[in-house]
Amino acid sequence: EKQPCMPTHPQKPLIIKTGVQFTTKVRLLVKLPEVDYQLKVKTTFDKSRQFFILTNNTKVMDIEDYSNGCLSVEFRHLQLKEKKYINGTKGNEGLLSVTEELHSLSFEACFTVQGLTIDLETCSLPLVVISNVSQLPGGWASVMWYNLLTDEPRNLAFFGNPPRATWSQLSEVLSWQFSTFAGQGLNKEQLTMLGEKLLGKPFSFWMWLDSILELIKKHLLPVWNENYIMGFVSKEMERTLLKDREPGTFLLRFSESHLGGITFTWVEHKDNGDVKFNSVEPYTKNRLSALPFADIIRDYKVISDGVVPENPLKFLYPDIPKDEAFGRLYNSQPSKVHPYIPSTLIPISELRSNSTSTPPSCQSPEPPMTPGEFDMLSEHLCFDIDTMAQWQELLRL
Amino acid sequence: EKQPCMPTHPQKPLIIKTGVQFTTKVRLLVKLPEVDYQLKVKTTFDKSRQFFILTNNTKVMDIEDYSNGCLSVEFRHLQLKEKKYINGTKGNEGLLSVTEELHSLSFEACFTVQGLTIDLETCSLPLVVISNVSQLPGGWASVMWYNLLTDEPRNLAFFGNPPRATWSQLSEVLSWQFSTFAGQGLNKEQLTMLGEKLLGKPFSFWMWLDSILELIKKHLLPVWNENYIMGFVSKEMERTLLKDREPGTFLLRFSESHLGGITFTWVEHKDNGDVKFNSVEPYTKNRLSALPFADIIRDYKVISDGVVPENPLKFLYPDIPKDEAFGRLYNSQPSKVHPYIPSTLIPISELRSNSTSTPPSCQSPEPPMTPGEFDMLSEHLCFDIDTMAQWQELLRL
DNA sequence: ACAGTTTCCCGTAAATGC
DNA sequence: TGCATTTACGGGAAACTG
Repeated sequence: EKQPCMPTHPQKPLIIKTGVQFTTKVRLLVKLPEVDYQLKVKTTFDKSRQFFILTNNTKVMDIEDYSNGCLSVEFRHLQLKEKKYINGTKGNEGLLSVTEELHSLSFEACFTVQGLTIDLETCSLPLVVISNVSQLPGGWASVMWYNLLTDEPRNLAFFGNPPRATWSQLSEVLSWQFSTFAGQGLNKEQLTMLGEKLLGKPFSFWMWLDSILELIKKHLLPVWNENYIMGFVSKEMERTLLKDREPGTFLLRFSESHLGGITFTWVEHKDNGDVKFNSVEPYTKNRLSALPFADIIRDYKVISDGVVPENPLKFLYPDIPKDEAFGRLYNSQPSKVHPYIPSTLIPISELRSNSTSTPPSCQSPEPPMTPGEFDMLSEHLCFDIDTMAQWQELLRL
Repeated sequence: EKQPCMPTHPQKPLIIKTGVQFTTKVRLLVKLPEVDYQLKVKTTFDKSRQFFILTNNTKVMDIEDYSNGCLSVEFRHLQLKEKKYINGTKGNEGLLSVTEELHSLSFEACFTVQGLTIDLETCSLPLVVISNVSQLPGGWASVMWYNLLTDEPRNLAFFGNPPRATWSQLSEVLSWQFSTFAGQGLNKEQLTMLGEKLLGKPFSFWMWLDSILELIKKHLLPVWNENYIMGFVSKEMERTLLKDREPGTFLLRFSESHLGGITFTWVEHKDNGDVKFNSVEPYTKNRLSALPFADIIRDYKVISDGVVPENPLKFLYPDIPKDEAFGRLYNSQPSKVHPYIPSTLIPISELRSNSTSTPPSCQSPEPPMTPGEFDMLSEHLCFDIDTMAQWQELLRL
């Protein structure tokens, strides 16, 4: 009857941060007979725990300008605040973590027509309330999990006993996320690689994923959208792919052991015929904000024992000459601050041939995986018919 | 009778940012006869413009635990908010900029002793209210100017017609600021050099000064405190100092044309006997947070036409071997992320001998200077007796 | 002592007001 | 329209609280 939606954090709907403004909209889907009175709607937050709406929450419905004459009302500048209880009762819950506690907004209206009093009431999809952006990955994981696995409009107890997802369901959401955040989704190979990573477990899988999404959004967008970042290759796969390639062939992947890092691995042929693989220490947002990634690739140099430094990166896997791939993305940055000599940072690895710092052979850091409700899913199924379009619909982006 | 103080921003007292908590304390300096009633103090903000105290502002005085039994009370978590007038009247003022508008807190108490009713009232030193940290430099300049030039406890109209400062007064505050913020104040030469810069006028002198203080505090502390940063040399002075020195002698100074930048200038002897001076493009917080300044000095390289890169920095002026000066400050950072090859950013300047990018001879960017109430002071006087101690007292740090 | 959670607030970006 | 000022809020860190 009404259709609530819930943007707050751009691109991550259904998550509300306390103290930060959000917007919601209600539409009346039935067409009423001409009425000459005002239809007031009141928005309230669920009673389940300790939050309330700080700002004005009542508003009059209005005819939508742009569409079919439906009545609708948009609440802006709503803000959630935590109730402070004097005694220690913290509402209910407590068993689940904050990011798994589901809430909802309710909308009420009441009108009288032809002597008949009608109460209208509806509510939003389940929401997650957080107090700091650091909780966003967890919250977002919950929102996705819920909408992936149930069609119930309001099962706030969902995470009391969350169902399992199949790999095909999950992989779809994963790809959808990348395409939403960055434009370019995940291809079949990348999904498979990601799936294989889901089995390890240092930090939460979602945390790790989010750190990658953020890194892409802020520092790797063009490179990602050119599809140049393989991203989730395992060490073994990496070797398999690179070993028969031209020396200097490299590929790009995200760090498995560090949050929000990207590295490149290149292949090198030793004089004795051995093949050697090198991965550079991952670049994180800190360094990337001082030097764009494409420039890092252009300028990267290795110095061995004081010899003239050389850039070991020649071909992007499988065989695209580096400058052909990245040429357009370089920042031609000889900055013109006139009295000064232009200077730039360049990324360097210094190698001593006295072995010590050569990379070890195979001991790859373990891949990440989520704890909590996500320790399931190893069954690989084939493709469902759900499309990303459905997802977008569901979350009302 | 009472003694108010006013920290908010650490190290910058007497500046209050709206929406940010601050603390104030009132002490009763006269000793009362034993009383068995409570002495309530109320804090109010001046009526002059559009601010009020958001939080609870009444509190009971208490005997100070640590001292001579004085009554005192400390208000914590006070917060200022702007009044919103429905019509456009914005209080008074409007002629001065926000950072030159002076305000004050008042403290009132009332008690009865032996049938005699006594009203007590006092107020703080003039305060500046800002709404964003970007206004901090301006506000701080006002606070300093006021306390430097008047002893009046509460002349809120001070900036209606601000008096001029002598150079000796000003230079003292300048040095005091550096010592407060960074530990190491300014020596006579640095002060003289700073004074000479006061004559130009791109952006506000105080803005520029603040950007330098921040840079020091966040990225240059050890180097500054070793007294290795000359800081404020003019281009001419720089040449005079360096020209007879060993090739590779360098000095460190702040950028005059860019906010919050530091650069080094080194001297070079050409084959034909000419002396050449080079200044690197200034490093700002962005790059410094990716690479500490000492490491920049250690690793800086110049590549000329593809020749083996060389670090042109040999001696810190006058003649301290670079590693001797900076050795302790280097970050030995071969990070041990095991499967990876350690990598670092290194600062490089690339020179083509085809002239185009060689630094021009003498056209130095103009030095900064403050507009507004500070366009005065060219008279150089000799030293007053005011000490920094007095300053600290005055501003109650 | 500690982990999960919230609060605090700088600093950038955007919005607002004049 | 542009400048001065305020608001918004992400993000790192400190404070809180069972």
